[in-house]
Amino acid sequence: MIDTVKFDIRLILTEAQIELIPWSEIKKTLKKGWVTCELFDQTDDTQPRIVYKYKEDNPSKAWLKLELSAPRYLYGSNVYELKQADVLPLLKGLRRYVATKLHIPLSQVPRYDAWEVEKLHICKNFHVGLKVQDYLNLLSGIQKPGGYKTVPYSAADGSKLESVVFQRNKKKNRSVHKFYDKQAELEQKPHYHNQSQHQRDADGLLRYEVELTYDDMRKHSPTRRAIELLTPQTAIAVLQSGLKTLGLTKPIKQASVRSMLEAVNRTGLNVRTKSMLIAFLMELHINGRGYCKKKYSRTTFYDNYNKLKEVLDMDEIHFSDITLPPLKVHKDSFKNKKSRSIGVPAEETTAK
DNA sequence: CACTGATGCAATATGTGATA
DNA sequence: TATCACATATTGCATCAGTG
Repeated sequence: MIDTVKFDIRLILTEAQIELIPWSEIKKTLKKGWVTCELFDQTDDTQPRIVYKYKEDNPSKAWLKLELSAPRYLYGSNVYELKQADVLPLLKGLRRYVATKLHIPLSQVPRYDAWEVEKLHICKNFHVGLKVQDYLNLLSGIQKPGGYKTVPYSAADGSKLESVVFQRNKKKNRSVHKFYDKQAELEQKPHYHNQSQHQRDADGLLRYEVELTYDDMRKHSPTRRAIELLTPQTAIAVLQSGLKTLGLTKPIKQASVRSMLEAVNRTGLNVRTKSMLIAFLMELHINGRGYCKKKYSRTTFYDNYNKLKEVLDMDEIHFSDITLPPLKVHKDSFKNKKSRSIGVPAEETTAK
């Protein structure tokens, strides 16, 4: 559900308190007189990182940031997904964590209802078994609408795809949707405590991760409250709409050209219409979407494209040699306390 | 008759630049 | 940093004239 999260906490320390805290690192910006104090554990990146920033000549101008990977902190690895039932205890625990680490009374730390969220990564693990590569292959050929670039990353030896990233990197409006082979990612990080256990649990996991923009967050909570954003509702809405724009929520059942062709011919449309759709389908397959948009008039393109979507029952038209189940987020995901990580694909849940 | 292509309208998302 | 106004792009929908 949630991986990385960064909280903005309105906490002001006295100068005496600042003195007493064993900061890991203190940096000063010479120009404007800002002091940045950081507190983290270099040997253990499952621990949250605290950053306190204040103005040197006016220590009441200050803010505190708390950043962590929730599942790594709670479960030791983000192979496992944060569950709804763990959210409030986590927030309470973090409040105590801050008080303890900073050696201040708990009452001085604002309650978590007042915390704002500055950074939020929502994620979902799909258990797709041996088909991780097939999904990544399919994804690497998809264009996400809205000015996203598709960037595939291959393993060092060049053999297999490890991740596909859809990113929009314009100024303030940075937005990233990332898919990757969870197991391959873990292999690159050698120093985990329970490395082999996590590795086994990551087998066959396709991970989907969305980095929210400020605007995304504000859509779900105008003031970016932690308690409103760290919920399954928000997570599921974000994941579903992301998957939908990529066209992955419907079964990718007839993605092969042959089966698409058969599907068109099975319809009750007249021969001429079928021929038209098939011609369009072939050009889409061979020359791509951009080519078709240019070749046909605006109206004709969308008429044909939408007709095909309807006939094939797909969100977007994708081509793949093998049959892939849809990626869907069940509305009860993240609820169950016990089962840890794995979402079940291939089943219709919220259509209608 | 079935389709193409041109046009206009509207809703939506995104990009930009100025501003407090 | 956040916000507002304004421009621009995308998409869907309706209409209409033309074509083989």
